[in-house]
Amino acid sequence: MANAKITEKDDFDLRNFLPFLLNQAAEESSLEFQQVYKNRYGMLRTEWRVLFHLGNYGEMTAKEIGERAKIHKTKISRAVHKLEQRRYLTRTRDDKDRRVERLTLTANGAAVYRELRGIAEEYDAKLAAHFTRGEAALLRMMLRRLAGME
Amino acid sequence: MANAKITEKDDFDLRNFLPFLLNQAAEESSLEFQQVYKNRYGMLRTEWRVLFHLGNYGEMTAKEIGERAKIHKTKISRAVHKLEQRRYLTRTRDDKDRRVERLTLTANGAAVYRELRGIAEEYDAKLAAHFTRGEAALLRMMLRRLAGME
DNA sequence: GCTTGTTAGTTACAAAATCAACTATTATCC
DNA sequence: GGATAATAGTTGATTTTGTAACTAACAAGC
Repeated sequence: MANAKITEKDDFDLRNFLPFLLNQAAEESSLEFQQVYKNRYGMLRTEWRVLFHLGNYGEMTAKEIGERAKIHKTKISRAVHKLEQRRYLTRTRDDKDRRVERLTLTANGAAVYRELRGIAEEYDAKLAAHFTRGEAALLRMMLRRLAGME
Repeated sequence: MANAKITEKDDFDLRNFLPFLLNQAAEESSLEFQQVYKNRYGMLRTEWRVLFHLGNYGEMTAKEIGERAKIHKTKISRAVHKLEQRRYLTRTRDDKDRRVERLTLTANGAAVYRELRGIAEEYDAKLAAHFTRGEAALLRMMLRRLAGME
């Protein structure tokens, strides 16, 4: 492996750079789960995220989901449209404020959510098994802090 | 905030799901740095990654970069093309195996690398400052393990 | 109450990522 | 040594994302 250093003192190591590490870990740890919602349900990442938000937190608006998960409103819009087509969710106009749409899972959508949630739980346990209980708890805490989810 | 639970026993919380947390943290912690290489140098994510690999590890082939950073070869190919156009790197055919191209940064590319590396170091320090030294070291270790970079 | 500004969500167009098929070169195996 | 398979990298077609402009509904100021 080539190893010519660009400058004399170069103690920087990409393999320690947090944004890079976080990306690699996120990528790697999403892959296996992605297979499931992609291959088994033909869903895109944003779609399962919307589904999980509705399943996990109950009725929400597109805007609320976007704020929590930091997803742009156009992505949400498209994901909601697709989930609606597949009869995973329904929209109802808010009568107080007719700009707003309240989103809720259908029985069908809720069933898919429950199935995926089960797989997610197993998968999360498998990832956490790389560490001690304490380490895993600390990891989650640190990630929440980095994500600004405190 | 709506909070109707879908099932009776629903102890799953999206905010603790590692793939989700990792993604959120990765996204959030890339944003600020992304502004720099994007706005100041007009580079895409894959482009700075290729640049950083060459700067950090010296001469490499497209394939090697792809393996290390888990980037698909078509993305690398296009990133290399663009970095070549901007005279940040040069390619030379390997005479032992004429399928292979050895990539190296130009003086110009190395200068840009050094500038970005400095910013990356500062930024990494800022992120790590959320934690104690020990915690930060543990975090990096855990991320490397999750990323399969052990 | 009417102009001006905001907000929720959609749509159109441009940019980028993905996937499959392709060229060129080297390795394998009979 | 010649057919077959594998590898490095590229290209084109399709899908997905990002950006900006848009509609529709509400809010505030006067």
